[in-house]
Amino acid sequence: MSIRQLEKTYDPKTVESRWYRTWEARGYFHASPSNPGAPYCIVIPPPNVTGSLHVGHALNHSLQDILIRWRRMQGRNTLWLPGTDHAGIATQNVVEKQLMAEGSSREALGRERFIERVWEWKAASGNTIINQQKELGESCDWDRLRFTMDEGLSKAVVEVFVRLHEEGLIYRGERLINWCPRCLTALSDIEVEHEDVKGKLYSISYPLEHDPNRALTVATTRPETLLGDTAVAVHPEDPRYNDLIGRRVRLPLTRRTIPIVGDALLVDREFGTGAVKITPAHDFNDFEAGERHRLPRLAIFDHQALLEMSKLKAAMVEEDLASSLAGLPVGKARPKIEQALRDRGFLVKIEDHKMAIGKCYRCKTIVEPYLSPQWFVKTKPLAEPAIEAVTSGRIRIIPEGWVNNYLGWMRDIKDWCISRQIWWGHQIPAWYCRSCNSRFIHEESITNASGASTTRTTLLHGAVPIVARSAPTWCPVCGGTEFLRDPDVLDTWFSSGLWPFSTLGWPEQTPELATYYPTSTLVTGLDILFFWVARMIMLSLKFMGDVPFRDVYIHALVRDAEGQKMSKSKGNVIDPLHVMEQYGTDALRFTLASMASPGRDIKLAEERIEGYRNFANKIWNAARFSHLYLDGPREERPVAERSFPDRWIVSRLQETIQRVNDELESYRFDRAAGTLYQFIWHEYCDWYLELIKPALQSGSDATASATRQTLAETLEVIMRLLHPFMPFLTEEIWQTLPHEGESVMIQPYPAPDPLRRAPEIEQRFLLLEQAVGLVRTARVLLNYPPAQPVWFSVAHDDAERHKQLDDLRPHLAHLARGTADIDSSVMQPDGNRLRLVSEGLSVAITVTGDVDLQKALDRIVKQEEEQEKEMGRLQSKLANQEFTAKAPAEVIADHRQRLKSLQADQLMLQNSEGQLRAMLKV
RNA sequence: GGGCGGAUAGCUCAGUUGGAAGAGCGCUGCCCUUACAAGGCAGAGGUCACAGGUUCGAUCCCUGUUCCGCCUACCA
Repeated sequence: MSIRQLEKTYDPKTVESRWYRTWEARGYFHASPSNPGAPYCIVIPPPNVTGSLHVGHALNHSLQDILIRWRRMQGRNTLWLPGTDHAGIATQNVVEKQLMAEGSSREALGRERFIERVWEWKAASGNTIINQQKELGESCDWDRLRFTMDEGLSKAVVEVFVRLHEEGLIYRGERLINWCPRCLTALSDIEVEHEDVKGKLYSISYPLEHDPNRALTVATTRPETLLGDTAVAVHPEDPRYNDLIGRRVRLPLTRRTIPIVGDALLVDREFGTGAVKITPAHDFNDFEAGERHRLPRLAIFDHQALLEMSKLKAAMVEEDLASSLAGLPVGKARPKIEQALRDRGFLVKIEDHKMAIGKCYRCKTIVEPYLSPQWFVKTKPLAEPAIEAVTSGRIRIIPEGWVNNYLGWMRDIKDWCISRQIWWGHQIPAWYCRSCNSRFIHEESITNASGASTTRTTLLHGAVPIVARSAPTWCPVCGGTEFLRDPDVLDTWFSSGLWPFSTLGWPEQTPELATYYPTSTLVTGLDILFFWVARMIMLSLKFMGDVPFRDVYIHALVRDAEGQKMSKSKGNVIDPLHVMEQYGTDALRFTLASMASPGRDIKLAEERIEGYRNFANKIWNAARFSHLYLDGPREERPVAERSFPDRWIVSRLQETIQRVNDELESYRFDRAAGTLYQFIWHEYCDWYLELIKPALQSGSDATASATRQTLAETLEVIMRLLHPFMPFLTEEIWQTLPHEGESVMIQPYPAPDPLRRAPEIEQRFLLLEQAVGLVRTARVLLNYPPAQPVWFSVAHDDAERHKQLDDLRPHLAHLARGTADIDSSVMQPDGNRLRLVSEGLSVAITVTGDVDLQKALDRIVKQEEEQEKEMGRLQSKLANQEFTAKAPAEVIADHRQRLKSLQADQLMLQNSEGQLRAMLKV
């Protein structure tokens, strides 16, 4: 097929699916430990299995594919390992919503049936994102696709859990944890998003017991929790109150009295009144203070954040108040409490107060500190090696700016709550002997609205688990044979924390593990640095004894054109699939790569993508152009014997090869893409292809055949160089060019060859570019249409340059469209020629016909003014004695040279001005 | 509250040892010149946020201020 017959515009659609299928069918993506080359491995950050590709994935995956294709072409044994994450809460929420729409619920279905239902949903929708990844061109080894709940990965999860438990690094305990009252599960600290809100600060008076005339005033943002207060704290060294420590206050709205304790950690004497209420069951600080003073923990609301009658009774809340509060959600109870306090005269004042509230990162419901038994990972011992791995440089974080972020979090790490009270996920491998733990196992039958009844099992604090790789058959304590498995599942990030080694076969010692671990690079967004990256580092060091990856490249977040976070509710989401459909996949990939500057978020606007769509089209047409001439004979010559344009483009291509490789080496995708864009469009297309047209059109002489060879050769190299960024376009074009091998994606990546650089040729090109530019400017000044030939002469102050101009004359004439003389007489005044001068180079263009001389004059006068300003600046600088005394000699020389050149230009411009004025009078 | 990043052309952003301010898009003018009008050529447009300091010289280094953004946090 000849490209010549193809459309004038590049049509990505017909090209993309065809090549992807071919690559995949030929097994190019498949990696094997026995393949030659040094291993290069990336594990993909597993997207949610039921998700679909959003623009954040598109960025993340494009960058990885660029690295992978680049390294593969470099001859590395390259593995890009794909997979998906079961995404516990997120997926469960999706399926629950579906059930709700059907009028059902997970409780109605029961646990087993519900989990089956999620697997069905996974089977139905799990391939969506995989197929979308293929549309993006991702060269993953799909034979090694993993899922966090695969058999192998589940085995790894159990193994890690059991071993950590054996070492005492996993424990079960009753703690105050973050609880989502909608998802009905515990969350880890980092699963809580903080949001600043305008709240109120309530000052409430607590009267002293036996002393109605004195009272302690406490301040709180959550007056409803006062019902669960079990003490009031003051600073032990606060002279206002320390005599009261040990006495008691009456707790408003209840029939209880509570002690006054001294606590220097909890109380800031400067804040509020200096007295703090303590509610150990509903506040993290208070919980710890409660531990210090051995205070009882009185919860007043339940797992749905509803006030509960039995609890209110236990807290000895006034009966009538209790009955009006029971069943209310926390938010609704607050105004009632406020009113009750006001009625009884306890409310001192209410002030505005800005505060942060925590929300569930999955459903945005306000989370509550909630007291319950949970499983935790003791993280301090795991964090120490994880800190060392980064400070020692065994793991590089790029850009470096995030290192402190990472270290700060690691050094201040809290224990990790890993149990979740949901059903979808890895169920915790812990069992409870029913006879030993009968006191701690609560089972109640629940009949829901639809009449179905299920059993709700609650494991109370104090139950003793048996942690094992599989269900125990008898109890070592009492010999019992009936067990209850812990109903909780693990935090979804627990399994993804094992990703770099579990996907390679661990705990088996596989060849894959031996070859590809540690992996090479992790490409990820900042948003999961703590969720995922930190945990992988800790767990990998623990279980593999080595880092999980050498480099962590952290890229930016993609925002919309206004810099807003993209979200479905805002309606500002850019759908990558839509963009790919409209502009082509390569255009999207190239856009994302160009915008991936470190340390800055990406504001993605569609116009940018359109610009790179045009770039793809430009390349397409460069290829079409080449094919107009490639059929003729081609003659390979040593570079040194080729024509000036050929030697120039070969040299420029070398520089480009060098720079693209260097930039990729340092993860500067933006600069690598920019280099390619600049070279291909503005050097290869704008100059080289224009320069060689006369030679190509001259037919079949030796110069023409040599030029054809260079044309084919450079285009072929460019396709290889560009392939990681624009895989589809480059493959399509490469296949039409003279080449060896069956696909560009498995060809060697261009490597720099210093011998092909030609600095003196590049220098000469700059002279040509300058001369052509001057003629074109003059042409515009005189309003000559581009097609109209012009007569002009050029000269240079410098004898050597002047001689070079002579060699460049044919190119100059061609590019400037006209007849060129290289003529020193240009320096002399002449009645009908307009002279322009720039840095020693003079151009005189013959004025014929009707031209707007006034316009030309205006422009020249303006240019003169600008030059004058600059000369003034330079002169005063050089006159500055301190400058000339202290500045480096070469800087001074530079400035002198520049000034001299400007002065010469100025003279010539004045000359031109004079000529123009003279012509105008005629 | 603490930490980090940003502020450069109308817009989005480069600018890495301090020494003549750059790109893309947009805009203006002229061109359908047989690869490409999704194009070509030539242009306009900037006190490099503000105020100090170091220096012969600062977009770049230091200090402070203002405005954005992010991360983090138990100040009730």
